[in-house]
Formats: sequence, structure tokens, C-alpha cells
Amino acid sequence: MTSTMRKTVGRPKDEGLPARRRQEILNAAAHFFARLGYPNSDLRILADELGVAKGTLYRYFPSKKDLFAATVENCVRQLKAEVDEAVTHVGPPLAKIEQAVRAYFRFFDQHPYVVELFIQERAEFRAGEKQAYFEHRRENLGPWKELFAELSASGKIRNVPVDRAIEVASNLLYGTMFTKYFSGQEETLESKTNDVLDTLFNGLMLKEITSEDLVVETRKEI
Amino acid sequence: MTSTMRKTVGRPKDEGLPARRRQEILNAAAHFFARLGYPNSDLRILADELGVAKGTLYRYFPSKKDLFAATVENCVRQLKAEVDEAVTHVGPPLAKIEQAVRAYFRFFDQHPYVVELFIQERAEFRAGEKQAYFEHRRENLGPWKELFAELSASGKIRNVPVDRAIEVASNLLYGTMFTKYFSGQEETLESKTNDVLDTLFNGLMLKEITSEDLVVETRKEI
Amino acid sequence: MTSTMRKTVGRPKDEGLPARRRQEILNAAAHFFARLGYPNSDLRILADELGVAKGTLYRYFPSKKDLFAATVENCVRQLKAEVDEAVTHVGPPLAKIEQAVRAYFRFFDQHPYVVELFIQERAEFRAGEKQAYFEHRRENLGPWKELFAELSASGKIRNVPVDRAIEVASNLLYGTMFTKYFSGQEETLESKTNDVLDTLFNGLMLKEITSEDLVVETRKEI
Amino acid sequence: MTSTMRKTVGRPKDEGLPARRRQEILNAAAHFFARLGYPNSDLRILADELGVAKGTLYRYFPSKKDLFAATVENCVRQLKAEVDEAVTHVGPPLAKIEQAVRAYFRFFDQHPYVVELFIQERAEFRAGEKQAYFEHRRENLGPWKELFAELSASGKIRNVPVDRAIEVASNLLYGTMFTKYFSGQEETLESKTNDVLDTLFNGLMLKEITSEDLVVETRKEI
DNA sequence: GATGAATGAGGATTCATTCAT
DNA sequence: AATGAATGAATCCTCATTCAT
Repeated sequence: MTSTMRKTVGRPKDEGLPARRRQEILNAAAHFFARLGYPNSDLRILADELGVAKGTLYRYFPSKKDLFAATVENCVRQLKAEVDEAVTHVGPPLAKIEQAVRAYFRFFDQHPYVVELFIQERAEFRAGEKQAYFEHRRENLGPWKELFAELSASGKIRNVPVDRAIEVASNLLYGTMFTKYFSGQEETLESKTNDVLDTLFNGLMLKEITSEDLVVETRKEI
Repeated sequence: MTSTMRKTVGRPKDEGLPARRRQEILNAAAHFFARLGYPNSDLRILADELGVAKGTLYRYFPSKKDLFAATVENCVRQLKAEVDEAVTHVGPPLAKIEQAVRAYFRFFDQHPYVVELFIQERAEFRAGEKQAYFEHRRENLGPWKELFAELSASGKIRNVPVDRAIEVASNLLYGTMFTKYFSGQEETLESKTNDVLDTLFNGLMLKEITSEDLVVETRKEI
Repeated sequence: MTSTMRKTVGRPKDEGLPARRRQEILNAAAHFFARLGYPNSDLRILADELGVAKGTLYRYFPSKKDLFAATVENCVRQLKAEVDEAVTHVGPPLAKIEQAVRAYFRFFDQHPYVVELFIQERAEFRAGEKQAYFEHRRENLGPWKELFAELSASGKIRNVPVDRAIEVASNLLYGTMFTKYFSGQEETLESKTNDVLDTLFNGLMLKEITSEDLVVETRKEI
Repeated sequence: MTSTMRKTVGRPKDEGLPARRRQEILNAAAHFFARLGYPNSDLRILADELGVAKGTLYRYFPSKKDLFAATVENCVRQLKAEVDEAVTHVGPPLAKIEQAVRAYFRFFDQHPYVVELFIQERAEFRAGEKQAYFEHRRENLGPWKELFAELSASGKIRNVPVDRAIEVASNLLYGTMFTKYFSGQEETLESKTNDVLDTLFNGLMLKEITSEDLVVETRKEI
């Protein structure tokens, strides 16, 4: 067979085309899935909007589910890229934190549909499968751990376990972001940056609250 | 022998039956929807588990969507009841906050499937429709506003706008709760109560951080 | 739940209906699959012809494949019933064979579509899955073995291994039946009964042919 | 420089190439269709296995159906060639028959996938279209008719109509071959040659069976 | 009131075929 | 001539909802 059949003749392959087309699909899919929700998304509509046929989508992604996963993945990569970029040339640790928070919030202000994708991902694929966002969070923990450890060592922050501090901070960001979209608040996330950082760094209290100030019967657990 | 006279003839109607059956359905539906996710929930299965025919569900709820909405509503009511109960007999404001947080966390530790419902609700009914959880949050704002205003007036907390303080606190709780379920953490929410309250009240910093400590180019926005 | 929900109220079940409906579907499906071939059979069409909705078919059979398997199974059962019936009250062994062959051929004359089903079954489900017809053949071997053994013992047939004799006879019947449908012959199978039996019983030769009459170089193998 | 003059200029066309490639495709297609069944055969896979693009297949055959028909046709031609070859130098009529049967069986032992193709052909193209195998059978009837007539004239075989004798013989061969593949028997077809010939020539009975030996009520039909 | 059989719209996926390069 | 990206018709199956009993 091989002797008579040649591989090099015929229409030459456009090497870049598949990658470009793939990216186009991912971009359109992000808005599309966010707009309709995963289960209500008919790929025929997405194909129409892209000006291609349904079959073409299946050339690039083996199934609706795979397309969705790739779409979320793509967004998470963008988020990471923007936060990394914002932090790269910033030296002081606290400023680094501030810039990261600001970039994080700005990303969701500019790409609000991404929140929708996170919700959809969680809603559809809760069992077993990993959530792209939390995968990302885990993978990017390292540098922040170092940063907080440094702050702790230099006496800048109170003596709280580093992991706990990061976790509380992450949850605050995440909760703020999610809440905004769940509850339909109008103001931008970025505008909340200072309040969030202020609470995070300084707390709500004027003077430190200790167990003494709380009710008695729960004291033992604290 | 008018129709109104018949009321007392024959087997007396069990006035409470419909209400009880309704409640049974809601209880089963909560676990059911949480387990399978809204779009994957086949009402035939739910009916089977209830030992009831599918048609019966439609006697109590006009549609799958309505059943789901009522289910979430029901859970939110339970959450409110438990938090209110936990706070009722507590006097000191800070203790009140602590007890509320603890009850809130305990509720989700005991009824983790409710988180799933919130996610499903948001995922399916994002357009236009109100989210039961955030409806509840809005409706229950009043007493907390008073509490925080009181704390502020009595010089207990820093001079932060009351609404902002409540919002940040709410988001932290909400984000903590959500994150736990999204990321599959093992430890109970209740065990995080102290960390959360500590951060909320005292912040992360030893000494107060001001704008001076942050990077320059973002100052104008603060 | 059980206490308030009763199983005995509501529309009473028509016990016989499901079985009747099932049989109706199987009858229609036999002609349908035979007419169009398994892969070209759209269950929507079958449903239309039956005057029911597609979903109804799926109430009775979990998938197209299952419906098809049940259809073939049903036909094989009918074939067996007719052959058994034809043989029941016949005593003499040779007459028994004759009647069986005749009934077998008559069945396919009257239900020619069944051949089509056998072909379709084999064509679609060749790997692994059992063929209903050959399952049937295996299961019904016993009585025929006894019959042939009896004939052999009473010196009625030449000294040929019983299994082989039955196999050759079966193959002749099967080949005759199949060939008729593959090649589109017009005459009935039943009209071939005597030729088939004559050849089977008496062979084609006037005097017995032995190895001596055949070519030399293949002798060793005989 | 007319177009006709160019014939001798430049690289000479490989006249045989298209024919060879066509044959390569047919060979691969035979195994391919037999392996997957006609409807499950994706031409992309066949093209891949051939190391060729899908479009190329369409240069050689106008449609999937045509490719399949040509594939079967090709196999039938090979069968005929082998049987003819086996018989060519054999003189005695009975030996000729034996050799033909042996070659026929050997062919299917060596090319079992061909049986699959016959089944597929019949399963897919039952309406109207001719079956390649039976076309072949019809076309090759002539010489065998002569052979049987000769045997009959020389008193070698019983006084059975020649056409009938051939038909019964063909059906036995065909049924034996098909049955083997349908029922998954392990032993080779060639090993059955003697049993088949023995039954065909000598029948199963020791002494001739006549209508007298069969049941009464069917006598009139015989 | 309850039942559960019936409905049929809806959507994911496949793959023969076309055609620009 | 060969290629392989693109097409879109075709079809299986699910399940919310209805309604006769």
C-alpha cells in the first residue's frame, strides 16, 4: 500500500489554521455557555453564531462536554495570565497582594461571563471531575505561601498560620466575586478592592477582640 | 342538602394531609435535586423514591421548575429559622454575631446538600429570576444593620460604613461556605468559625495598614 | 412517607394491556425491520405505523437494539411452536422428519420476512452476541438426536455418526431456505420438500459411491 | 505542441497505477467491511488504514455503496477463479465435482471474511439490487448443467431432473458454508467435504425410501 | 385525588459527501 | 490528482407534561 500511496501530495495543510479556529471557537463558546447555561446550550446555535456547521465543532472537540471543559480551562488560563502580569514587576509584598486582588477583580469586571462558567462547571460536573478554577487555585498556591511566610517572618502580619491566612483571603475574594454576580450588584468588583483589603489587613475592630469578649458557653471550643 | 352542608357529613377531610404531603415532597426533593443536579433530575425517579406517582407531584407543584423553586425556598426558610433561633437569647452584640456565624456554618455542615441547591438554582435560573438565597439575605438585613450601627455608635468597631461592613462579612461567610463545597475540603465549616471571626474582627495585620503602605499609582482610586 | 402515600388508589392497572401492547409492537416490528433493514429502520416510522408515539416504544423496550432482539426471539419461538405442533401426533420416525421439514418450510413460506430478520440479526450483531436462530437450533437438538439414534439402531439409515447426519440435514434445510430468499426464487419452499427429503434420504447416486470413484491425490484425506 | 504530441514528453504516466491502487483499495475494503459491517464502516478509518485521504476513495469509487459492491464483486471473481483453477485439469465428472466442492470450501476457509461480505450485501441491499454471489451462481451454471446431464446420460446418477440436482447440491454447499459462520463452528469447511459429498451422492438411507414409507395424508403431494 | 401510560419536542452525535486548495 | 476541512442531513433517545381512568 505504502509504495503507491503518497502522503505529501494534495492540498497543503495550513499549520496555523486549526489553532486559530480552535481559539475562535473557545472565545465564542465562553460567551455562549455563559449566556444560556450549559444544559440549555444547543451547539447548533453556537455553530450558527460562529458561521460554521455543527460538524465543525465536533472536528475540534469530541463532545459538548469536552468543548465546555476546554472553554473553562481557557478562561482560567487567561485569569492566571492577567494576575501574573499585574504582579510581575511589583516588589513590596503588600503591594503585590493589592495588585493581585485588583487584577483578579478587574478580570471578572471585564469578563463577567467567566463567573457564569464557573457556576455552570460546578453545577454540571460536581461528581468526581475536578473544577478548573480550584485546580488553578491549588496549582498557584506556592508563590503566595512564600509571600505570606515572608510577611510573617518580617513581623508584618499577626501570628496566624500561613495556610489559614491564605485560605481566608482566597475565600473572601472568591465570595466577594461570586456574591456580586449571584446577587446582581451593579458596582464593579474593582471598586471593592480597598474595602476588601482594609478588612483583610485591619479587621473590623478598633482594638483586638479576644475570646474574653465572646459568649461564655462556646469558649471551650475556641 | 346544599354543598355547604355536606361539610360535616361522612369521613372528615384531613385538613393537614396536603400540607404534610407537600412537606414530604419538599424534603425528598431537596436531597434529590442536590444529588443529581437540576437538569439530570428525572421526576419519575423522585416519584418512585417517594412511593408516589409522577402525576401526584404535579398536583402539588405546577412544574418541575416550581417544585425546585419551592424546594430551595424551603431550605432557605430552615436556614433562617436556625440562625434566628441561635441568636434569640443572646444579648451582647459581638456574641450575637459569633452565634449567627456559628449557626450559619453548622447549618451547612448538617445540610450540605443545600449548597448544591443554591448552585443549581443559580446555574439554571440566572436570567431575571431572583435567587432565593439572596432574597433571604436582603430580607434579613434590617436587624444586622441595627446591630452594626449600635456597635459603631458605641465605638466598638472602626469607622467603616455599616452597609459595607455587613457586606464584607456576608461575603466572607458565603465565600467560605461555597469554597468548602466547591473544593471538597474535609474539615467542617464550624471549625473555621474562629478563624473567620478573628480575621473579620482583627484583620491580618499587627498594626493598621493605611494607603501609605500600598503602591503609589493606585492611590488615587482609594 | 409511606404512612401518608397510598399505593392502591388511582387509575386501576389493566393487567393484560402491557402484554398485549408488547405483542402488537413485536408483530409490527417484525415486518418493519424486515422491510427496511435494521440500520434503516427509524423507530419514529414504526411508531407512526402502530399509531403510537416513539416514546411508547421505549416504554416497552429500552432501546432499538433490544426491540430488535425481542422481535427475532419472538419469531424463533413461533417457528419452534409450529414445528413442534406439526410433529406432535406423528409416530413413525421418517414421517416425523418429513413433517418437521414440511412445517419448517411452510413457516418460512408464510412468514418470509423472518428470513430477513435472521439476516439482519447476523449482519448487525455478529460480534459476540448470540444469534437467536442458532441458539434455538442448539436448544432443540436433543429430540432429533434421539430420533436419528433410533433410526440408526433399527438399521434404517446408513452407519453415519448421528451428529453429522443431523448437521448435514440442518444445513441443507437452512441453505435451501436462505438461498431461496437470497436469490429471489419464486416457487415455495414447501414445494421443495420432496426433492430435499429424497436427496437427503437416497442421495443422488444409483449405486453407492466410494473413495475409489474419486480422484487419487485427495484419497489420503478421506 | 498540440496536446496529442505531449504524450511522450515529461514523466511517462504510470498506466497501471490507477488499476493497482484500485485493487489495493478493494483488498483493504474487503477486510474492513467484513470486520465492521457495512453500516458501521466509516470510510475515514478505511482511508486511514490505507494511508490515503478520504477524498481519494471517492476518486476511485463514486460512493460508499459502489465501493462496497465492487468489493463483493472482487471477492466473487476470486472465488470463481479458484474453483475454475481447481477443476481445469480434472477429467472424471465425479472427481470434478469433488474438486469443485473442495475448492469452494477451501476458499471460504482461507477467506472467511468473504462470508461476512455476502451477509452484509444481502442485509443492506435486499430490495431490487442483485446479489453478486447469486449473479455469479447463475452465470456459472452452464458447465455444471452439462456435467450433470452427462452423468445422468451415462447412468451414473438417479433419474432426477438436472436443474433440481444442481440446485440441491448448491444449496447444501451454501447452507454448510453459511451455517459454519453463523454458528461459529471451529472445524474447517474443507474437513466437511467428504461428509457433504457422501450425503449428496449416497443419501442417508441404506435402501431407497419411497413415498410408501412416508405418512399417508401427505402422499398426494409427493 | 391519584395514577401511570402516552406523548413528542428537543438535542447530541455521526459520517457520507463535497470542494477549495 | 490528492487532500482533508467543512458540511448538515439523519436518527437515537430522554423526560417534562398531559389526561383518561
